[in-house]
Amino acid sequence: MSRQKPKLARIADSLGVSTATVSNALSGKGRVSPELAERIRATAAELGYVPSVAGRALRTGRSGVLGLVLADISNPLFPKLAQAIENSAAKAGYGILIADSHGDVAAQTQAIERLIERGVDGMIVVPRRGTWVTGASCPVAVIDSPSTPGNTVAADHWSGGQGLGVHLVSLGHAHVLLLGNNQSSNVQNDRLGGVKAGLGSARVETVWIEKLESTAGQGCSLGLEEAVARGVTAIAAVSDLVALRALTELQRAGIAVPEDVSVTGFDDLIWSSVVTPGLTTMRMDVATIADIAIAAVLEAINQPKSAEPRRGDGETVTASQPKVPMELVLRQSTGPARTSASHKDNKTENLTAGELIQ
Amino acid sequence: MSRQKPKLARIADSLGVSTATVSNALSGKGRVSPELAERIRATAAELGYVPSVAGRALRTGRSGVLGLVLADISNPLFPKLAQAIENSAAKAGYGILIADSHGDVAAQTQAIERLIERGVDGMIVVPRRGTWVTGASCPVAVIDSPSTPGNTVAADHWSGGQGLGVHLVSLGHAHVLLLGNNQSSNVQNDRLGGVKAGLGSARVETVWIEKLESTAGQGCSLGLEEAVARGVTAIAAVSDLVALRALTELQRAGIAVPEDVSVTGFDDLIWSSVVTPGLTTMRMDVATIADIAIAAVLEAINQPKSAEPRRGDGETVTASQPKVPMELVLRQSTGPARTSASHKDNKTENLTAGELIQ
DNA sequence: CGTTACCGGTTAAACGATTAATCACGGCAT
DNA sequence: ATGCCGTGATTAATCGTTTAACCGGTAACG
Repeated sequence: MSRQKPKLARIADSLGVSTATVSNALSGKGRVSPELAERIRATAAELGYVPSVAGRALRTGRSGVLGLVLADISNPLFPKLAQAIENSAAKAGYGILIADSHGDVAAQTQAIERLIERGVDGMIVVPRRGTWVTGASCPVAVIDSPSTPGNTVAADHWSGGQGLGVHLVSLGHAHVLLLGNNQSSNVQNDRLGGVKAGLGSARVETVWIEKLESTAGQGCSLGLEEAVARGVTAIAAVSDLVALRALTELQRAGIAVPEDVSVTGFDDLIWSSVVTPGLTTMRMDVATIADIAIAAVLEAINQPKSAEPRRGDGETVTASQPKVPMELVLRQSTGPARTSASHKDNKTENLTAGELIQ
Repeated sequence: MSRQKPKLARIADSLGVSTATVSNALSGKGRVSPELAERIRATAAELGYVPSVAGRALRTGRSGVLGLVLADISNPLFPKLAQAIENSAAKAGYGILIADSHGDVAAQTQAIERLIERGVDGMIVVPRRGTWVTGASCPVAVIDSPSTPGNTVAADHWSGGQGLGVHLVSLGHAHVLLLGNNQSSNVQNDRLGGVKAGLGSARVETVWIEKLESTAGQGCSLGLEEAVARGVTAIAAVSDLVALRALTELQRAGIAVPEDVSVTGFDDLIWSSVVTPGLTTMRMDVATIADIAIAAVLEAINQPKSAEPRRGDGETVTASQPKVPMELVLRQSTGPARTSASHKDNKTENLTAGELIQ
């Protein structure tokens, strides 16, 4: 409880040395005798010295802050992601400034603009499908999907999907309905493509919800009851939100999950574990993804200016490990494929003997 | 695409004036002749001048950044809230630095500490139940519940609950089950208290999930089937997440919503509109809440230092309008109370005539 | 006519940290 | 004895903006 905020000068003349020496001692950069350095550190701690970010930023040109740009901050995956990123950044001594582009490109550009004006040293961008990152004047890491050009790091959505596919096959499912939202999303294509690959020779149908809703209206039925009647025994959704929609639509129609039909999702969102039945899903390792993204940006920031003539910042950085494996979370929404007889209303009784056995 | 980042000096001697004049012209503070001011603004815009936050921060002691502290960033309400706060802040020219205390008090204190070190001008805190804000050295706005001491602004949870209560009564419900998570949460108590008040003379039972789970185990059944058998015709959950859990548990048990039992939630979270049936819920006006919170903090920041001897910062600020009304969102999960006869498995047939009529 | 007030600016001093350049000085080789 | 070098510390410039103080000149005012 000394006077005021102690600055570098106070601790300096408290020891009778110059501010430069104090600065050097605390940052460990210049040449300071070990014992003096120790004394300086001690009194700094004692006085409760806290360096002024503003002063440092002004001199060094680094703010110690990274921007996090979310295409859609209301995406339910955002909490986990933001938490992970904030965590990784904090470990590296960086702060996270958030910016929301409400899913639209102009707003995203504006948001990036604001971040730049705020002097961020780098950015993490989670773009919306199609959206692209206009040249910012600082290193940018992009988290989208490995198949997106310019992507820095992301979950291995394709392999994750494949994992779900083989899981369903191992349960005997041979006729699966894939539920996607938007066909132009790289992530969604990767996920469903992976599922399809994992399913091997199983029969597959795909429904794109946005396309369906554009004709049948927002919040329309997904026609799952009819699909089940057609013989579908499993539904693989592109996200837990879609899976939840499917689950409730099925239950409302009196179709039992997983006895009549299995349901899988993606992301292990917060509700996946509390619904009945619990949702089998494919979780992404956000912590690792965040670590890699942050590391990549920081590396670019600390690059010795690249010695090039062009002020070649603004490039999207690359990471050593661009794809991070996903993890299968088994819950109760998946089970053995029903044989036709076990479907309570026997709409599927006219199957062949072979199909019955399978 | 001039040379480099234009600073004040460049535009100053580009016009043959002093930097002070430029500064005054751009900020509109000092005395500058209108036409010169206009010329200055013009060339500033032309050169693409962007003020250096670092320089300004160093000089003024203001960073132009607010901290947002979430008790639990993985709370599904967070996206909406963060979006609203970021929006309000951006409108006022402020940035939002996020900090996550993983629900635990020590981490929250640490997070606040980090924000202070980063030089935030103020903070918005959404505390977890019980958690309290240790004296930070800047204005703090708290968003929790009107009944929490020190609260700045929040949704009127009690009145919201009351609204749900009267809604249920108007549908003829006379026996309602209340679902809460944790009895020590102000918000949850307010919500359920309001519901109870709105229900008037109806019969009410309350289940606190965390207490139940502490004995029956994580993810246990909530005993809703039995409750319905006992004559419960409506379930009011303290949040949409709980409502979702209830909805799926009911559907899984073959109980139809809303024919057999109505379900209500709180918050209008993202999934409330996509599940079947859509969830009737009570939405909080996060945009208004964010606006008020930000305004309150900014007012405190721009206070003329209060002229007091003590450096009396660190106080939680107060707002002119501490409670913001909530809005009822009607969907399909609520309907007229069933008469006993309409419950498909007639477990309730041994009721009195009077109860049957009601 | 002397004093004051205003007007449209300029000067220069901060803000707090970093860092290149410099300096004092004892040891060492030439 | 002279020149050189390494060590440990200091000096002073610098980052870009804000703002209190100042200034010459003119108009208003008593």
